[in-house]
Amino acid sequence: MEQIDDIDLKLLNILHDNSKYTVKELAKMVNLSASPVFERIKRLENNGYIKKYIALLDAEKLNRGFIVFCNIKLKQHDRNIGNQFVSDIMKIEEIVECYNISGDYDFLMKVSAKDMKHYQDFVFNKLGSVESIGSTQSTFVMSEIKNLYG
Amino acid sequence: MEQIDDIDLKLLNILHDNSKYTVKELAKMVNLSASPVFERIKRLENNGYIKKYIALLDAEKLNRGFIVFCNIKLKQHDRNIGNQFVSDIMKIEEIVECYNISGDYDFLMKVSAKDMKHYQDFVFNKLGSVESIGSTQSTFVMSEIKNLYG
DNA sequence: ATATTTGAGGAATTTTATTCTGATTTAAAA
DNA sequence: TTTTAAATCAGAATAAAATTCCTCAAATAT
Repeated sequence: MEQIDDIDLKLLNILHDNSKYTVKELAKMVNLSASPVFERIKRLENNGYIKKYIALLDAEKLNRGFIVFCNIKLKQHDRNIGNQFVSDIMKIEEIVECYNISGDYDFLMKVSAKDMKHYQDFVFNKLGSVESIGSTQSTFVMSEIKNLYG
Repeated sequence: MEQIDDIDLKLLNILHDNSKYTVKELAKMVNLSASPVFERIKRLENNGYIKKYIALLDAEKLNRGFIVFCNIKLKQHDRNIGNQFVSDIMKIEEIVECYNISGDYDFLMKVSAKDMKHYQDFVFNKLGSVESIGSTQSTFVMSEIKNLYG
């Protein structure tokens, strides 16, 4: 595995916050010319340090500003139930993140809905039809304080 | 507030997953020529539907693959304590997300560390010096199942 | 001390973004 | 239904950026 230096790290941090800088602009920020910066970025992409480039959208404008963290317990803890659960939640668009966790619950999901009404509908109709789920517990987000990806 | 149509929505969904497509490629995907697609994207940016463009990095490679959800209770619930807490957590790099939530705890934070040792150091030395915190409860991520941003 | 490798700078080239023009469609008004 | 105005489109032209290529200097190994 190749090593990265301080300049690579600086480029990664800049691009993580804003990937629209031109190579020329980045070059100025790290005190190099365009071509080495271009090559460094390509190397970071090819070596997997940069996974992808995405656009961040305004959840509120797209009617997805109501955020809920939903804890899940499975009915049983065998492999089939677990695989079925994973397969089911992958298809549900309101679930934007899902983690297998330690503690009282098995999974923690971040759910993105338009409002409480939409969330209620999501719990009844979408989660309600996932057979593997034993119980759920919802924690509502009142405000977002910090988000390095938002 | 301007309305967006199905083509705008399709562009947003594509760019949310991969912002590196060229305008020409996007044009082919939505059956338009380059110029209207270019104009649509500029309009979506200017109207705030697209907030920013970022690079997603590999947490594991950057020694940040150990994820913990950390629940926080404040000592007291007055405005000064709350503001102090927000101001403090903003400066701590391991905290990548933080939400004010309903329920037993006041805040839910997503923490990104190298490993358990690093997390322990984070809890003792960084959270430990945040005066406003009353108690914490850690939930460890064993595996990431789904992440539309990752 | 010399050869080899690595990484830099700058020019040249290719590709892409961006602008502009005119045609067509759509929506509203008469 | 016809007319008018406003959007929206396609395609060409231009500007800017990405990408490649070559040469050179510095660091490292022989």
